[in-house]
Parts: sequence; C-alpha cells; structure tokens
Amino acid sequence: MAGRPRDDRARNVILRRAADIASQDGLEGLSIGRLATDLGVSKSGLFGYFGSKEELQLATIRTATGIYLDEVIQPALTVPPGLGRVRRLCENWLSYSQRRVFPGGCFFFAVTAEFDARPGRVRDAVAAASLDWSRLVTRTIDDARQLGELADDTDADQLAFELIAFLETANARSLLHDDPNAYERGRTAIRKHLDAATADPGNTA
Amino acid sequence: MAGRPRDDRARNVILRRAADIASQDGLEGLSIGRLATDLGVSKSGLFGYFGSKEELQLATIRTATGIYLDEVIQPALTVPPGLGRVRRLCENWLSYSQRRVFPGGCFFFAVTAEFDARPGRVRDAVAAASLDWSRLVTRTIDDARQLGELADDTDADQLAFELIAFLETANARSLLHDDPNAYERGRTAIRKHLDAATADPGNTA
DNA sequence: CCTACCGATCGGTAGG
DNA sequence: CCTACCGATCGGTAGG
Repeated sequence: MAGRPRDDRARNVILRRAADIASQDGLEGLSIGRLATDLGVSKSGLFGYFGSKEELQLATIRTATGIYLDEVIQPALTVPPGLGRVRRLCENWLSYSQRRVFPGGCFFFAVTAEFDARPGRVRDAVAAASLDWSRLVTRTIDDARQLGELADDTDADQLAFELIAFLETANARSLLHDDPNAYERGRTAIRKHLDAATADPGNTA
Repeated sequence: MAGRPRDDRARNVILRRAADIASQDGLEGLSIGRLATDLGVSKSGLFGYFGSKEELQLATIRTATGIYLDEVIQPALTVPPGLGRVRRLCENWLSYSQRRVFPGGCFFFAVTAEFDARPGRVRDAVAAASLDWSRLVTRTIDDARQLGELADDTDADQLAFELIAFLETANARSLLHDDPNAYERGRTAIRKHLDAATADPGNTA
C-alpha cells in the first residue's frame, strides 16, 4: 500500500499544498491541473498518486486531520484533564485559526459548508472528522465536570455545542471581515461561558 | 434599467432557482449552462439577462437578501422592540433554516465559507449582507437593553456575536449530520443566554 | 432569445 | 512520471 519513502515525502508535499488550496478555494476548486502546475510536475504524474479526484480530496482531508491533531489536539493533551484542558483546547483552536496554519482559516470550516449538502464519500469524511472533534470537546468538558471543576448539572454536549459555535464564528468573522477583534470576541465568549459553568452552588445561570 | 414586467418575472424565476442551487453547490457551482438546462431556456438567452457570471452571482445574492428580509427580518418587526423581538428574530432564523427555505440551508452560510478567502465583488457583497444582519441583531439587543429588559451592562455587540454563533452552528450541524436535535441545541443555547442577560441585579454571570 | 461556435480548462487515459 | 490526447463542460461571443 505505502510507496517508497521518497514517494511518501512527495505525496506529503502534494497534500500539504492541496490542503492550503482547499482551505481557500474549496475541495472542488482544488484542480489536479492547477496543483500540478503549482508544484512543477506533470498532471498525469500527480494524478498517478491518487487515481481520481475524489481520492485526492479524501487524502487531503486525512492530511488536514493530521495537521489539526498536531496543532490543536496533541498540545492540549499535555495539560492534565479538567477545566484547564478545556481552555487550552479552545485557545489552541483560536490560535490555529488566527495564525492561518491554513491560509483560508480552518480547513474543516471551509469544506464543511462546501460539502454539507452534497452526499458522497467526501461529505461522509468531513462529517466523521467533525463528529470526532465534537466528541473530544464533549469528553474533555465531562472530565472537568467529573473532577468537580464544572457544575454537576453541566450538560457537556450542550456546552460543547456552544464553545464550538464561538470558535467557528470567530474564524468566519475574521476571514469575511478581516476583523482582528473577532478572536477577542470568541475568547470573551468562551471565558464568560466557562466561568458561568464553573462549580458554584449559588449559580443559577 | 428595469425591463418589461415579463422580463422581470422571468428574471425572478431564474434568480430564485439560482439561489437554490447556490445554497447547495455554491456560487461557483452555479453554472450558466446548468441553470439554463434546468429552466428549459438557451444558455445565451439566460446569459443575456446578466452579461457575466459575476453579475449573475451578485444578482443571486440580492435575490437571497430579499427572501431573507421576508422570512427572517420583516416578521420580527411586527413584534414591538424589546426582548420579545430579539427572541422572535432568532426563532425566525432557526425556522428559516429548518424549513429549508433554501434547500442547502442558510444561503449566506453557504456562500460565506465559499468566498471569505476570495477577494472581489462577490465577497464584498456577502460581507456587506453579513454586516447588515449583524448590526440589526446588535441594534435589536440594544433596544431591549435600553427598555430595561436586558441588564444595563449588556454588551450588545458581544451578545449578538454569541447568538449568531448559535444560529449558524445549528444550521451547519443540521446539514452536515442530518441531526434533528441541532435546532433544539440552538434554541436551548439562545434561551439560556438571554435568560442570563435579563435585567437582574443579583445575576453575576 | 435562438443555434452554433470560440478558447480554456476540467477529470481522466493511452502509450511509452 | 512524461507527452499527447480524449470528451465534456466552462464562460462568453457571433450572427441572425
């Protein structure tokens, strides 16, 4: 299945560039010819790595998932479970978007809106990645709750929905309006929200 | 500028269909040939109404804006200013998304992610529509604050950011995961958030 | 508002 | 992994 090391390196270079293009112009806007020209190889040579455009799209999603793991998730797992890890996960996400690890902002935000109404394997792969992320945030919140750092009656699924909403909206607003305040709005919303959910018997919010 | 009434009617039919297609496949996925075939007219005949693909895209955005006004904004203005109008605006938005007024969910969510990283007139038009909507939500919240229905220190811009985040995330999750609970998550988040912001000197959240 | 066409680009293939 | 090509489709135009 895996080619020689040299092939793998070439493949990685191709897919990193593909993910950058897709974050800006979408996975449909990503064309084999353009990608080949950008990288200075022949179209059919590049095509041979993947066999079809759909396979290129799926491989690009896997590459983006790996980068997301490295940039957002892994560094948060160095923090012990609890509220601190929840905060770190959110901050890593905002930083990943703000630093433009992908030039078009969050890769998954870009391709979700593109494929959410187009049934097929690409949509399925995007939906699976989104679900994995959503479950990780939920689990991290629930850990904090079980450790007594969030109120006992915290609905982890609901709070995860709300935090993810703030992250994605900060990303979207920053991109669409070149608004540098977007990330501060997101940070404020997250801080306020997590403070409101901290274990505090007198808190009714 | 405006053609005969017959032309205007034909134009509206074309643009309504264009908005439906764009909500699912994007404004680039909207092709003049496909649109012409769908509507049973010649490609050049349809082209003549607009003169370029970019003009078709801009006209489609204007049509979608009109539908958004009719479905979301106008019916909320029948409610007197205050917290009730804020709630009505949010509920109208969720209903507009949930009823699939556009088959691909919110038209503007779909085209924002598509064009947020592609400078040009289309992005500018999408950004302007987004800003208008954002300002309307902010103003509606600030009216409620001035009427004493929201806490005096409510940051209307910040609260608008948060409510819009819940709306868009409910839309996105419903589309990507065929999740019927997405809208209830959105409604819960909005209710909880507005309750926490209601005028109440003892509330520290 | 039609038919017929333009050059460019798409995904994909043949042949070496 | 290259050159050269395939049919299909793109936005747009000529001519009537």
